Parts: sequence; C-alpha cells; structure tokens
Amino acid sequence: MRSQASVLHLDLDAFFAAVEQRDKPSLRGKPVVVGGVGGRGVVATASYEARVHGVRSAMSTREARSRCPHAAFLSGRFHAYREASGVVMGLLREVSPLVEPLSLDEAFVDLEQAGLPDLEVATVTDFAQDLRRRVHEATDGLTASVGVATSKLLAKIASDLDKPDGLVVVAPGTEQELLRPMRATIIPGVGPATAERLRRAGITTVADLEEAGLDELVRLLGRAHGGGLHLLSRARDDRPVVAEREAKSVSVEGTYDTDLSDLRLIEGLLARQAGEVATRLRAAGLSGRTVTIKVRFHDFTTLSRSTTLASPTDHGPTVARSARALLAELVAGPDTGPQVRAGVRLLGVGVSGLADWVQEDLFADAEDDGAEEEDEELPEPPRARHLGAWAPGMDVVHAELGRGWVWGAGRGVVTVRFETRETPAGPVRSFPDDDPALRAWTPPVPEEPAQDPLSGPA
DNA sequence: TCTGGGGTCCTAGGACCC
DNA sequence: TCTGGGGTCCTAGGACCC
Repeated sequence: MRSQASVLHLDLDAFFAAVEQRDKPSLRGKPVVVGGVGGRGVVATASYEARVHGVRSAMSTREARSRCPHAAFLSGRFHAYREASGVVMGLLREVSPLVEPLSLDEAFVDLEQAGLPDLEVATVTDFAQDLRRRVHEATDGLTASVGVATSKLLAKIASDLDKPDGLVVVAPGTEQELLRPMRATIIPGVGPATAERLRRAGITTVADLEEAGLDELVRLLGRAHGGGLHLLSRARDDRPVVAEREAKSVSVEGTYDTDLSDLRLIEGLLARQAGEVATRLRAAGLSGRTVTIKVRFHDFTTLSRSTTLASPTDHGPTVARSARALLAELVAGPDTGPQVRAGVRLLGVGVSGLADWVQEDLFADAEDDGAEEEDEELPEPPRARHLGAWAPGMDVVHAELGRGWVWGAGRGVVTVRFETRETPAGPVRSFPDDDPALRAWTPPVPEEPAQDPLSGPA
C-alpha cells in the first residue's frame, strides 16, 4: 500500500454512447443504445437517458428495445471510439509516463511519476479536476469520472462513486472504513458465481469478507482467488501500475442471427475467421503456436478445441487448416457431431502462445504452398444478409449532401441524417439502398499511431 | 428467438522428464 | 517390490472484466 493517494483511475462516462451523442447532434440529451442491433445483440453502452428506462450494459437489445423503444439503437463506430480513446490516452501520457490502459475507456495513471510538487489530498484533487477538464476539452465534450487513492483497488472503486462526471479522492487511512459497508461484489473479480458461493457462506459485505479470514476464503474459492480476496477485502493492494502489457492471444468470433447447420458454410466461416486472426497477428507483428476454435450450440453450451503447432505462425491458411481439423474432430465425435449438425450459434477462432517473431521454417512454407486452397464460393452468412451494408449509426457521405449517418435501413431504402460533430442537428433524407451517390465514410488518416491493432471494443 | 466480442487469469488432470 | 517428488507443457472449461 502506498502512503499517499498516488494511483489515479479514469473512466470515460457511457463512453460509446457519449461519442455518438457528440458526433450526432440530434441525439444529444436523448436515449442512445450502442451494441448489437441484430436479433441476438446485446447492449454495449447505454446513455444515461436510456439508463433511466432501465437499459443496462449486457442486456439483450431485444429487452432494451422493449424498455426504451424510442431510443436510438446504433451498432457502433469503433474507429471513432479508438480515435477518442487515443486522444485521452495521449493526454494521460503527457501527464505521467506510467499509464496503464484497461480498455478503450479506462486507464490507471501513476501520479508518483507525474512530477507533482507533493501528493497531498488537496494537490491531487486539484490535479485530477484539471485533468478532467482537459479531457473534456480535448475530446470535444466527453466527460470522465476519476478516482484517486493509495491503490488500484480503491482508485477504481472511487471513480465509480460519483459517476458521471465525478471525482472522488480517498484520503489515505480511510480505505477500510470506505470499503467495509460495501457489497462484496464491489471488488473486481467478485462476479455472479463468486458472489453466490460467498452468499451461501453468509458473506455479503466486504466486512464479512474481512471477518471470514484467509483459510475460509481459500476453502471457498481456491488458492489464488481466495488469497487475493483476503488481501483486497482488507484494502491491501500492492499491484503496480504497468504501462506495457503484451497481448497473449488474438481471436475472432461471431454469433449468427440464425443457427448454422450447413457444414460447408461452417467450415467456410471458420476459414474466414482464421484469415482475420492471421491478418491481425501480422499487423501486430505477432505469431502464435496454439490454434483454438470455439463453438456454441443452440442451447448455449460452449466448447473449445485447441491444437499446438511445432512453430508459431501468422499465416492464414495454416491457422485455417488447424481450425478445420479441429472442427472435423468435433464433427466426427459421437456426442459433438450431432450437436454441430443440430445447429451452431457462435463460431470463433483464436491464436495464443504468442511470440513477437515468426520462426523461419522452410519446410512449413513448402507445406503451405502445397496446401493453399482456392477460396470457394461461400453462401452468405445469415447475419450479413440480414443487416445489409447500412448499419444504423454508421458514417456515410453523400456526393451532394455531404456527411451524415445511417438512421435506418430496410426494404431497399436507407435513411440518413445529415449532421456531424461540428454542425447543428441536421435534416433526414431517404435514398434507394443502392444509390451510387451514397458511400460509407471512413476517417482519412489511418488510425492513431499510438493505438495497436489489438485493442478492441470494451 | 433471453444471453456480444475480445480479452485475461485460474484450475485440474494427464503426459513427460529429471 | 514399492514408492517419491517437482517442474513444465498441453488441453478444456469456467469465471470475470469492459
């Protein structure tokens, strides 16, 4: 534990939804829900206006629609989220060399490295308020909630106490009195399963955790988890802020609007995902030895199968071949074969066991050349057909009318609202969905140079 | 038509080696 | 005949986080 409040945690408020409201003036002050818009989508972020109606993260979009039918349901624009995140992370790195991003919208900052005159509560409070103001300015209006404390645990909990647009500094020495009355689930790592086990043992608050003692927690939750919780419940947390954390795996998965049972289609989709994984590996200068496929059936049971290669690869066809072999084993299995044929709702491919180099292996190259396969004509997956090219919320540009965003699409018509971050709320116009004057818009400059291609959505 | 996508960490058992 | 440990790698699954 540090003796001074020098760990800062910053969390952008309702991040995805806030970026959408910033960039879509007509949505400011209105309920906005960002997430999967298909039949099996879930909510990634709801604006505070939508939360009033009970819309929450991880809720199915179907339920969110029933709770808040008048909300704007948007599928998400990750280029915009990455851009905004890059601005914020850049700002944080200006302030301290030791910044640990946790996701696009969250980071720890080590204030011991920030060059403050001292780390008294008044000083870090002023500093944090100034930082929040600068984030607001640099992002054109996004708000951040900040917690500052003597540890990561307390800083993170504190940033949540006065959300949105809040600041809580936990005075050194007051950590335990703050923590004790709180639910055990306030501690990161205590999710539904752990909470239920604890509840059955009569443990619901942090104070209960503290009383339980190490032995009981280890008995209930296992060595690592129990031991960790024993320390955290006493506000004992020495985890350092770590700037660079290397990726350990890269994966792609997809849930389809209707269950898949056509084996050729499943194989083709898996091969496509393998190619995407390999492309992302190469973009990050990584390669890996273990290929894993993930399959979820109609009843939500999920299984994975993996295989480890002799040397690391970043080669699409090699990943695809492993994935295909793993699928073939499943299809041949007496239990899993019928499950696959009964319908698959999710497919995924991942590569782990990463190294930041590719082993020279002439023999592997020779094999690959022989095994290279032509891309076969694949039936379109149901999701693509369902959504079409115009996803709600996406950026578009019209040859005469300029930039706008897709308000809705269907039955051969796209509706666009013409407005941007810099304009007032704009007019709505509809077009045939194959109107050549209308194109998807992507940012002119590639991406934030500081952002690595592995950082994904939250 | 409940239940996304991209990750991390942990556990547990078996193989294998010393 | 009986009886070890420890360490590492691999696989599968589960919990959790944002």
